[in-house]
Parts: sequence; structure tokens; C-alpha cells
Amino acid sequence: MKQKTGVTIYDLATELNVSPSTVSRALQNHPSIGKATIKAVKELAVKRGYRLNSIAASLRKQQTNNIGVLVSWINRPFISSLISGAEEAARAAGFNVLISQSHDSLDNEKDNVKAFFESRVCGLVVSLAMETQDFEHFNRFLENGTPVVFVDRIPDHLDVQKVIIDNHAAAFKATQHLIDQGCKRIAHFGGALHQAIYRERLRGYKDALQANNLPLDDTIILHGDLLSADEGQKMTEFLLGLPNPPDSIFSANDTAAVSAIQFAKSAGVRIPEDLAIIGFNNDPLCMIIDPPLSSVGHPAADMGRIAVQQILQIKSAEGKLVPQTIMLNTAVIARASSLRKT
Amino acid sequence: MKQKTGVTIYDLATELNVSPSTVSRALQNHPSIGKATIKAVKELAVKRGYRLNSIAASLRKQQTNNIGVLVSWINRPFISSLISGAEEAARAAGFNVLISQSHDSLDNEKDNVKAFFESRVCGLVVSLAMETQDFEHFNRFLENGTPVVFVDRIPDHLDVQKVIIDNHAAAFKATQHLIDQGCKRIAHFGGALHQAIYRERLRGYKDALQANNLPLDDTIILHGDLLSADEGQKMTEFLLGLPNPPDSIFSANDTAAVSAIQFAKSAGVRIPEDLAIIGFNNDPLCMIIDPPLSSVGHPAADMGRIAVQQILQIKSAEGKLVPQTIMLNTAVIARASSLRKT
DNA sequence: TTGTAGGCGTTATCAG
DNA sequence: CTGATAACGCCTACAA
Repeated sequence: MKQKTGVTIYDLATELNVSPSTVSRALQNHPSIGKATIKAVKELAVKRGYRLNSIAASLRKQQTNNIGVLVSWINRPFISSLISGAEEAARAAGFNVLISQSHDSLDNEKDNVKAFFESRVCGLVVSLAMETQDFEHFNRFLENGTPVVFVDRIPDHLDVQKVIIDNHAAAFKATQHLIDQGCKRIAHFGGALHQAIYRERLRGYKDALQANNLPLDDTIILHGDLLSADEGQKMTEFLLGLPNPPDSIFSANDTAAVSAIQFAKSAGVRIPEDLAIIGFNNDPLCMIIDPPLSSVGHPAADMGRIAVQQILQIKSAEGKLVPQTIMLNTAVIARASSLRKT
Repeated sequence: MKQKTGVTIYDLATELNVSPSTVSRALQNHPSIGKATIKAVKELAVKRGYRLNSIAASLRKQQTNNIGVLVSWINRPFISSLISGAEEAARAAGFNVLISQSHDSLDNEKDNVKAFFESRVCGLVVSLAMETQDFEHFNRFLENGTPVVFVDRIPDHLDVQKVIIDNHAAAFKATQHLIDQGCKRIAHFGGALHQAIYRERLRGYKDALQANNLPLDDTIILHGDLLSADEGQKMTEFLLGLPNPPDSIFSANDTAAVSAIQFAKSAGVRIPEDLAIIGFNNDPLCMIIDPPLSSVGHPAADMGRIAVQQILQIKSAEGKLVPQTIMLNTAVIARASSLRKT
């Protein structure tokens, strides 16, 4: 169980009759080292199987090469794609990705932030837990200058680096799509309103109705805590039981929308004729459910990739960059669940 | 961008008029330190906001607190659940999880193993890339005593630590289930046969046929490279075009099975009456497709959890443990896609 | 262009 | 039970 230490820069230095610092510098292409020396050092390094001890380097620099990624649940299509993108970008730049999940609990989130802090990650990508409404626990990072990039579920009133989609525009487009299909009474499944993403989606929905001179009816605007399948079913049941049920639903996620389709079908409601439905996220489920679910597609992997790139950029631009918000585009993906016209 | 170093054990030592070693030991509950001292040290540590510099500790010990997890694709239900379990177990024990994905390419796998090696992970959990048939790239870990645990897609001829499901039994049960439903001519969608999991599933399938005195017909045993939706469709198309098509399919994954349902339905084939289908993995898709897909369920998150626990155990049992194989149980989850009888 | 020396914060060894 | 001391391997002023 003893780990052989391996070749160090001292070994190389001794063998080449130069000093360790020269070796160190040569290995990093330091400009003030002679071409010949660099070449010699590198060749010997390869020959002797030298590998950088990144722990020692980290200690010296008080910084690891690890980027922390903190999400709610890894095993969700949107999140795992996001992580996938982040991992690719990090690895391409020679960084590792550390992950942890909050399970949508604020307490877990705090613990994990702390753990990342203690393990000295050199940057942090965060998508907030559903519960999270205060953000003090990120302060220690912000204070000590470690880059933090928020993704998707962000603290909207804080002046921090963000990578998001245009939720308002996306919701507007989705709602408009239903309207274009002839829907007049559109229900909405929303999420917890302290989360900006759901607030924005609600706003986009309302604005679209208004832009089309459609009335707003609060009785068909429903909110789930987690927008789970279970909640989706209950909300659908409620809607279908109304004296004046809606002719369509814009759901803020696909899980609830799929659930709506399943329940509606079981109740003998035809989709999309009696009830048109569009979801959000374009999860793989959309193409499996019958009829296929229309949805709003957004570039999950790109969000992860860009978040990591932001971190690297902030690090390299040592002087402060002003925190900026990067907003990515979305697209309505129309499928049979909402297509009434051809 | 300068990271304030923060409180060290020296600061605590000075303030308490003890030596740094005493502080270090107290913080770790070293048995030979007085109760009173321990208490005093810990209180002051909290008061001063001391946090362990794990980088320094790592340097000293030549070991990080990071466990590498190497998988094919993060964004697949089975894998992301596995990672989720691994992350939970690791975090509970105070370890971090580093992830990387091979995208099912051997070259990537090699690169990532190397990166993990260089970053000095203290253990490695691996599910092999589809391509992988040789395993030299893991030798450096095995040689230097870093625990490596293989999960699910394992190198079956190597004497290493493994966490797997009983693929043979699972396939036998799935096939038997179809037989119990009255199926007589059962096709099989298999994966690359150099992977033990697919070889075992094929074997279980064959053994079940034999145990029931059903003939074996190689023309309805098909193999996909990745068992993608696309391959599933092509294989189904092929089967349905046979002069003597099968009355059922046992697919080695759900993706291909779902695809089979979709294609069969579009071709006017009734499920399960004309064609009964069972998949493997019990992905979320199973409950979305219509009819719901029967499948073989296995504890993905547990596999991740157990793999991490194995690593920790191997580390603590410094003297060698003999590599063992942990085999987890599976269950046939019968749904409408295969239920012909009630 | 290269070398010297000190320190990053901890832990292990050895001595009291 | 506690202390002194020496690494762990690298980086970076500062000096030459």
C-alpha cells in the first residue's frame, strides 16, 4: 500500500547537472531558459517517466486543479448532460471535475460548498437547490477570489457570474406556439416562484397571453414544489375536473407534462385535439411518450461547457472581470402533443 | 486573486502554548493526547475558524482524498444513478468524487486513467468503455497499490475487485418470464460479445431456452455495437421481415427494446399479443413507453455505493485483501409489454 | 540564463 | 502524554 514516490525534479536536476529550479522552469517553458536546456530536460523527463506531483504544486500555489460542480441531482437528463459538458471542457483544459449533489436540500448544499472549500477547488459551478433562497454560504468563495459560476438555477438578485437560458423568451415562444395551434385557454404548470427560472417562465407565459389578447386566469396557473410526475398527475386531474377546463398546458418541465399526457389519456381526453401540451427541457422522454411531447430545447451540455470556460477565463484574467450573465438561446420543438394543424 | 492562507495548526499551537504536533494529533483524536488538550485544541480551532489544509496533508501522505470515477457516458440513466450512489458514499466518508467519461472510446479511457493517476486519486471506480479489451492502462494503479474497483462492465479474466450483477441469472429470469407468458420463439438483442455482461446475458438466455426445451435459432440472435435506438429499430425490422418471425424479444438494454416497441407498433404489430418484449436496466423510459416495457431492474446506485465502500475498505485493510467479486441481485419487473396472461 | 534558499501546512519519527 | 525535527515536491523571489 506504499506509494512509490517516483521521479522528482531533483532526480532530473542531479542527472543533468543543473539545479532543480532550472528543471522546474524548463518543464513550464519559462521564457528565460535556454532552448537547449528545455529540450534536454523534457527529454530526460520522458525517459525517466517523470510526472508532475500536482499535490506539491497545489500546496505551493494554494490552489488545486479541480473544479467543483454542485448540482441538485446527477441522475436527471438535464443535469447529467450539463455535467457531461463541464467534464469535457475541464478535461480539455487539464482540469478535473469534482461533483456533488444537494438533492435539492439547502443543508446539503451548504455542506457541499463547505467540503469544496476545504478541498480547495479552484473554481465552482453551481446550479442551486430548489430550496435555496439565501446565498451566504457562497461568500467565502467570492471573498477569497475563487471564481463561482452559477448555471440555470441562479441567485437572480446577486451580481455574480451566470450562465442561463432566456427563460422568459422560451416560455413566451412555447405559449405562442400553443396559441398558434389555436389554443385559447392555456394552463401553466410552474415551479417554486422563489427560483428565477420559474418566475421567468411564468412571466413569459403571461406576456404571451397578453400579447395575444387572451385572458389570464389564475385558477389554471398551478405550481408544484418539484414538478414531479406525481404533482403533474394531480394538477392535471384538477384541471380536467374544472367546469371550464383548459384546452392546453404549458408545463415548466417535461416530467409533469408527460404525467399530464398519461393521466389525460387514461381519462379519455384526446391529445392534442382536446388538450395540447408542451413541456420544457426536451428530455429523452419526449420522444418516447405517445404522442411525442413538444418541448423547449436548450443546450444543457453547452451550459456546462461554457460555465467551465468562464471559470478558466476569470482565473486567467487575474484582474477582476465584471460579473456577466451569459444567456443562451432555446428552441420550441414541436411534436404531436401540440400539433393541431399541419 | 490572492488566497488568504488562513489559520494553521501553528497559529493554534502558539496560542495554546503547545507544539504543532500536539495540535495535529489532537485534531485527529490521537489516542495518546489528553482529553483536556484535545478539547482545548478543538475549541480554539472552531473559534479561530481553522480548516485543515488537505493539500498539505495530501502532500505529506502522498494521497489525496479524491476517488476517481471513470464511466462511458455520464448522461445515461444507469450511469448517472451509479455515480449518484458513488458520490453519496464518498461524501459520507469525507471523500470527493472526480469524474470522467470515456465516451466508450479506449483512447479516452487511457487518457483519463492517466489523468487520474497524475492527479493522485486515492482510488478508482471504473466501468469500461465498450471498446476496451485490454487493460494494461490500469496496471500503474494496481502496481502502486491504489485500489481499483471495476463495476458492471468489467475485465472478466482479470483477478481484480469487481462489483457486478448476476447477468446470467438476470437473463435467465427474463427469458423464463417470456416463456412463462407462453412465448416459444424468443429473439435476443445482445451487445458486443467481448464484454462479459453481454456474453453472460446471452448465456443466460440460451440456458433458459435449453432448460425449457426450446430450440435455439441463431438467426434471431442479433448483436448491436452499442444497442442504440437506431440499432434497435434495424434489428426489429429485420426480425419482423423474417418468414418465421419471433413471438418475443429479450433485449440486453432498454433503449433497443423501446425502439423495438416503437417500430413494431408502427408496423401494426400488437404488443404483447404478437410480440412480447422485455428489456434490461429498468430505465425511466420503461414507464413512459406505451405499453410500458418490462425490464430487469438492478440497483445502479447501490453498485456505485458499494464500489466506493470497497475502495475505502481496501484502503483501510492495508494488508492485501484478495480481490473479490461482489454480485448483486436483479429482479424481473413485469409490465404490459410482456404480460399476456393475467 | 541559471542557481540558492526558503517556505507552502501537515504528519511521522524519534526522543523525552 | 508531548515536543522537536525532518521531510513531502514544487515554485519563486532574489542573487549571481
